[in-house]
Amino acid sequence: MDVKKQYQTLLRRFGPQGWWPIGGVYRLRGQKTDAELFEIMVGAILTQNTAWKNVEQALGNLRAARTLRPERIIGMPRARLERLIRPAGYFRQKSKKLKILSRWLARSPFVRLRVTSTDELRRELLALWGIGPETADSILLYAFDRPVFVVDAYTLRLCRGEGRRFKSYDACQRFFESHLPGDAKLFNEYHALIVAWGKRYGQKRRTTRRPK
DNA sequence: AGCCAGGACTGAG
DNA sequence: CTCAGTCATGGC
Repeated sequence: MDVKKQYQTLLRRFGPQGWWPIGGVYRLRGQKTDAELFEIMVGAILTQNTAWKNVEQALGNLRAARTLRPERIIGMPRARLERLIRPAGYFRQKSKKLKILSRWLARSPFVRLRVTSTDELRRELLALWGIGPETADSILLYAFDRPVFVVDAYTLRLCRGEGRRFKSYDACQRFFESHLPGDAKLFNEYHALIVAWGKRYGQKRRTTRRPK
């Protein structure tokens, strides 16, 4: 398939998707502040297998409590953190993940992360408990504006449709990255468009539902 | 009234 | 390495 043409087709069909909103507002260009970077990372974790609508509520709670900062997350009792992020589901796992992320950031200042190579940054993110390939790549792309193609279940489904050559995350990612210019803005919109497409037509789950 | 969402981890085969 | 089970709330 011609991924460039597919992108244009998706863009015509669904229009710009407006990922990733910061404070409820989509900000595509402009230098991101430390606070904005952190909000995107927190959102990336909270949205794991969770509708963005629910994540907005959790982020709103954290923001209202003025606790959307690594130091505050670290110093907060687990019960309180869990209560704030409850709308996003999986609150026990995610509270643990947020604390681990925050501790890592506390000893890795943003000024260092901004100039760390993409490969090294990806390794460090993946080393954290609770951050897998998709979350790591989402952070690299949507927070740090690195040209990394984010693969999700819908993307894998697209890849499998192509002669089942790309069954793994990495293979699927390499396919897209090798057929597109390394443009973070392009990857940003492309991934969001694939999700939009998947919601409409893609069965994410194989739903091997058998009639009883 | 069920499904399932902008996944990752664990344990078993 | 593949695969099922687990985690949890809220929208449609």
